[in-house]
Amino acid sequence: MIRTRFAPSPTGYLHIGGVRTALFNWLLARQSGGSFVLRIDDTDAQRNVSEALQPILDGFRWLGIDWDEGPDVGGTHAPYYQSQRAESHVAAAERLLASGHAYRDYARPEELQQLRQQAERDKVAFVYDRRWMATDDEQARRFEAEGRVAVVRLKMPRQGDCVIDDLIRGEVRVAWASEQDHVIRRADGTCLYHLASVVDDHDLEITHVVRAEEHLPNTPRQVFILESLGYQRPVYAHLPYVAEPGGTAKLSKRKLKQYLKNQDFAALMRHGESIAERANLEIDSDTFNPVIVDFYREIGFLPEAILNYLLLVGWALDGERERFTVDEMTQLFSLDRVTKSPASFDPQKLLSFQAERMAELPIDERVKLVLPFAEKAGWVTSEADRQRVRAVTAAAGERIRVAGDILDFDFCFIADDQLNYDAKAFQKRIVGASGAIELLNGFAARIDSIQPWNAATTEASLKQYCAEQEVGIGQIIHALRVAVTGTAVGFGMFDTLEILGPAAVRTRIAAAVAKAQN
RNA sequence: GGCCCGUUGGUCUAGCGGCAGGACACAAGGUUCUCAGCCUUGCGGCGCGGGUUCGAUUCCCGCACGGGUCACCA
Repeated sequence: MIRTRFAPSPTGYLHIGGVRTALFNWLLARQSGGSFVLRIDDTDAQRNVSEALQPILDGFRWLGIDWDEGPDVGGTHAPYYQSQRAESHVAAAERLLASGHAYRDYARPEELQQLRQQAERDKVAFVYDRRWMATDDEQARRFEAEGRVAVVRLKMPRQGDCVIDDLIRGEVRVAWASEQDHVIRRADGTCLYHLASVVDDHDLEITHVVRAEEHLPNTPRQVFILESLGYQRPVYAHLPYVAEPGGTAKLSKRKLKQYLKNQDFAALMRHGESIAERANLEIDSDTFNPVIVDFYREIGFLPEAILNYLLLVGWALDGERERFTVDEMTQLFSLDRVTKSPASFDPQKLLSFQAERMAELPIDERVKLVLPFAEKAGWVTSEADRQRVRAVTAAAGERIRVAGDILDFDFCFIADDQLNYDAKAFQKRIVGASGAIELLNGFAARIDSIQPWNAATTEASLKQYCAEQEVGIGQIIHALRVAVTGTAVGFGMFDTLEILGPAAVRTRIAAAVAKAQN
């Protein structure tokens, strides 16, 4: 029975790289009928754990990554907050002390600091000579009489190698001598991550530790702890990290500014900001960026698109197939096809997955996704408005890549006198196009005769008008588009006319003609 | 700096000793009332040096480069 876990610290946001790691863990559990556990690594005494945790849980829920055990859902191995398991950590530290795998160390921080600096000056690797190690109670009392307080340190081996069998990297061999006597328990009695992590993984019966490769250098000390405690080793798999756009360094939330120099990343960011602005979203400037999952939810991405994209960051089935539903990825994922090298985050490819998924959604689904954005923009106050949103969504088709893109079609919703004209297009298609104004007026004169008013009838009427005037349809259609939408680009002209209705079309043509003659 | 990991077009990747393939992006053409889309075509890659071999992107060694990590953080 496979049991995997994802163990976030409550930081207030869900990082895209973390999602990838969680996804792989989740897939592994789901495909084998095992369990996926969410454990909260909050040993670093945070103040608002629940507040900082909420965005993470919300993010996973939105993505559809559910957990069998963990916060909110509980489980047979509760509690799932590392801070609430402190007793177990302390007991483990005591056992390590008793078995001689750890020792009480009375060094003062500044003394250690000095030794480290000395080693650096001498250009030798720092190895603590354990000079403040208490070998017995009496010595401990002597140190304590000097006002010293003890931390608990691992008494690491200084001979031989630690061999880690990694499912992704193969055999990794590290000399024990290159390891430090890591502190596992602070002077205040609380325990540190490495101890806590190993003990919790054991207590939660985690079978597969699948995590980012930055943890690989931590593994020997964890192996030492768990073997000293007599635990069985989990299977290890260290994933390559998700790298920054166009680079090879680890993707980090802190380097947003730097990523904005990357064109594709900047384009995604602008895309998001423009949606947020037009939908009057209350965004948290701290988490509204493409490194954080919230960003995608806010602007209307589909969870499946994100999961599919992330699946392919560091994993490939055969190098050909790239599209997977969640069920398919659950069935087909395997750790032995995980890549060894870091993969850089590619905003364009993510968007292309998103666009594809969005395009194949039934219209009802798309309307459901798009509607909240139209509502936030203040466009929807009646059933007629809702129908119009639907009509625009259908007409826009694949132009709506993320749900928030509905906002591109504001010309269908705003009052006629609020229309903004693209100056360049207006100049080129109306002012500067000979005969454009006459043609617009001529078509406007026929509006009343078009009944019923829809895409087919407006098209027939306009074509007939063009034939009578002996002009190509292109002669009028560009001018008409600018006149009624304000821009030179958009979806089909006749869909546009149908949606706007005869009154708006007449008013807008008149306004454009007046403006052009001014 | 020590230790560890990695290196196939701009990006994600396939490749398990025999003509380096796919996807995104990019470019050109076609289609449409514009845009998007779609179709066709194109551009572009095995970090370097040795070795083994008839033959190396593939196996071995070295180097270079990139990255991760070295806390009383997680």
